[in-house]
Amino acid sequence: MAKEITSRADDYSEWYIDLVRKAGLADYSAVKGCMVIKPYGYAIWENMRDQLDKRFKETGHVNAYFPLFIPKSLFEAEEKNAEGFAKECAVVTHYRLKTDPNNKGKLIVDPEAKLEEELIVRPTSEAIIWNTYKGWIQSYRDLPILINQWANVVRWEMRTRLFLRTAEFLWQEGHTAHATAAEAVAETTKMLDVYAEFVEEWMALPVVKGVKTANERFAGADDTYCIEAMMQDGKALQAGTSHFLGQNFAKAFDVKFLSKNNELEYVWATSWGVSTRLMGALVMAHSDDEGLILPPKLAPHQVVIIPIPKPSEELTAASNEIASKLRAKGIRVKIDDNDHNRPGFKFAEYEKLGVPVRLGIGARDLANNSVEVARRDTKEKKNVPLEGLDQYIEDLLAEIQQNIYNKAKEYQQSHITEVNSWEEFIEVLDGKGGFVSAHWDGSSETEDIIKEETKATIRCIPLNNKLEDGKCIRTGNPSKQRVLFARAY
RNA sequence: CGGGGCGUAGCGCAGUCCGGUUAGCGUACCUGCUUUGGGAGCAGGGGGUCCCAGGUUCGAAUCCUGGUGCCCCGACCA
Repeated sequence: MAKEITSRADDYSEWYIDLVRKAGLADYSAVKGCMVIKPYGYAIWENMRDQLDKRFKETGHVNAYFPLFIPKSLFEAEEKNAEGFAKECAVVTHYRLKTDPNNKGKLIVDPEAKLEEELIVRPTSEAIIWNTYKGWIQSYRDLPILINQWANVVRWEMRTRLFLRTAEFLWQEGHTAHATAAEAVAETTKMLDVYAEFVEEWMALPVVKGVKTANERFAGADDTYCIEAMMQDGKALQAGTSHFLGQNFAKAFDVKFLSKNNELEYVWATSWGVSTRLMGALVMAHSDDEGLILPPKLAPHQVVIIPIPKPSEELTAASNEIASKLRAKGIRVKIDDNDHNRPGFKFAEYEKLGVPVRLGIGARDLANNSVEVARRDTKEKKNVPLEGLDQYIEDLLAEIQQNIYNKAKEYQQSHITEVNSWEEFIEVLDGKGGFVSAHWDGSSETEDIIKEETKATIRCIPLNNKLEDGKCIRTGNPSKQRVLFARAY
């Protein structure tokens, strides 16, 4: 049978698209730039969402929901934010259609149903939320406000890629209000840590925590913190951001509170978000030419049981027994008792879907009181006794999770390269790729030049970066520390 | 917004240059038989507004004109 997935070596970009589509994660839709997230992909997203949501609740946040539409006058209130997003906003101008009098059966926009004020489809919700917070905050006793919302947003991108950049995407956005700058900054970094922990522990994806330069900062933020991940092709992917918004939105929306000292002060703000883009990161970080490799913690099915050569009463009974023992340990198990496809087909199929562990059970195994255990990450197969199988699988899942992480970590570590000359800089960027750690003189102009010449951007200034005198890689001007450059998604 | 590609069965495609039986192939699907520890084989079968509109012609998937949709690359961008 013809190979259905393009290999990474042949075309990394095609490989990614093939995986997303053929593993049933998502598909193109009739709407340009928008995708359909299919059940299998959505199941993974739900696992991410549930875990993140749990962590948000544990850190004192509550969920709420704000409108999809933002009146233009509100949207433009925070100037920098508005400017930053202006070029990619979908705008609602009318509220009614009518039958085309010249073409029965077709609809046209009713010119008489023009809105007094246009509505912006949210590209992010700071505006509508801070307009709302204004009414909720009078005194320091009303603070902090720690709210998150799960929502869709729209950014009219010129060029889109499944999960990585789509016109509409799902995300969560936390929006918090605080009495002091210090408290807001603490919130910003706390949530960055929540993201980093989640991505590392659940997605098995190592990240670098850092701060964005002025060029890469969120429009309307004083500081943008981020976690940067590295994909298998050596390109960087921003996996999450957490913004210290200062008093910018409080000032724009006139949100003040009366402090303990009976003084009127502007509120301090943060916002933070991760999106379905994480799905793209998950795929690109771990998978291979045979299909997805999912970390067990996020896999919709952690174990699949396949009767060999085909389902029978006896094999189904044995499978059910194994499954119930595994389920008792909280393991997500699927029994594939479809009697149409043969085992070989199923093996390939579940490898494509990235199911971490496959159990093959046939007459031979029953006779030996064992099963064949195959792990997706290493393709290793071995026979394991039924006795104690549940514990074995539980341990194996943990081991796989760790192994996937280790592999990604090793790749990341070996692809952070310190360079000290412009020639080296170019050589590493064009050669092995990954993060290039280099001195930079701190100016936006230099950053722009480097981007122009190499397409590499400063991904971040790592947190707790060690200070070290040096010379800017491009200009030779003095520099106090190295920053991480990379070509990015 | 520039450059390119594609639109023909559920999916993937050939056929289009050079108009002509009943539009074809792979796969998937249905039926039967055989098979069954890594993507089964054989036989039979069902499935099509050939993206849309108009034009040329005895005759259009194919030629002409206009439209439209999606994808890829680039610019742009969390």
